[in-house]
Amino acid sequence: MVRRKSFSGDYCPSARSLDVIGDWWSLLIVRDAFDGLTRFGEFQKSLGIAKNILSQRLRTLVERGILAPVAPADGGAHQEYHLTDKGRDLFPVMVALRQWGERYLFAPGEVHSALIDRETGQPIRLDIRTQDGKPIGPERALIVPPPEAKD
Amino acid sequence: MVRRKSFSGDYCPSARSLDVIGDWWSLLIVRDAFDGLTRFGEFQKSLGIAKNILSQRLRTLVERGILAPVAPADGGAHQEYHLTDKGRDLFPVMVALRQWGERYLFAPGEVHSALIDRETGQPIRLDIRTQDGKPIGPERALIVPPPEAKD
DNA sequence: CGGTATCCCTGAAGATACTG
DNA sequence: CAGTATCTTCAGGGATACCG
Repeated sequence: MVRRKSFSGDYCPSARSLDVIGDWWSLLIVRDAFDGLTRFGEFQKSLGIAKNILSQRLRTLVERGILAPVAPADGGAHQEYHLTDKGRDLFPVMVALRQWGERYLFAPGEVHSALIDRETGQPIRLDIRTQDGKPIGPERALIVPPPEAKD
Repeated sequence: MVRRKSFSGDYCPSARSLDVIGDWWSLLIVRDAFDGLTRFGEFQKSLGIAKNILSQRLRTLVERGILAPVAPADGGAHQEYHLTDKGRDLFPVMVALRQWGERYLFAPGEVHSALIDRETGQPIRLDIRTQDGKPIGPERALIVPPPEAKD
């Protein structure tokens, strides 16, 4: 988990992302934030995480600009944690993980939570396309290294 | 990182996914597999991972049906590891991670590897839509718990 | 080259107690 | 309720040596 000095993935955006949000708890906290949770106690109750760990995770998520500490609207004393734009842009990651999990990690008929469009009630899906809108699969994808480095 | 007995995320597909592929090395191996790497030594060289760890990771990826061990086409003695359909379906996860990393984890002008359509050379993007094809943002998304459980 | 077998060590996570 | 401070434990991972 700890990033070593340097390796061939330094210029790979996926690797960097994993370095930043590639740990279990952080993504789960983000998931809960998408679900509308904002307070320390809410996260703790939802995740069953130790308080010191939660505290530390929240701090690094704030440091990394994924969550922002905000004062509650009702003027209360407690702290709230809201997703920033950067955090909200993790939405596709969450959807992709969810979609894969739904497909492969549940037995037929086994229940699971669902992600829907709150306006239409329809399930939310995601797909990959080229810029002109054509759907595309992994077989057509190619990772090209940057000019003066190898990926 | 280790999954505890039970918690509120049991019925959340995202949480299950993270439980299966939520560790740093596994996703990086999968990324390399998308990049066309198949052999033990290739992964090791690319990742700089210790051999015993790589061995163990490959084994669990095989156990989980993400990679499959196959004999090389040239009849050679070495083992190869290929993505299964299940593994290939992690493509959106990789693309989502990559896209987020490109956007937030690189300084302006800093080089990084790119993911392109090998047929057209165009960048590959991903987006989220409802089933009738309308693009949609996180603000419209809603996680609904399964009937008899809370997410 | 493609692993397996050991040993060791660090750091991430839990439990618990305490504070404002 | 929202944390901080300690202490301890334990498993993930590195290094190294060895094997077919």
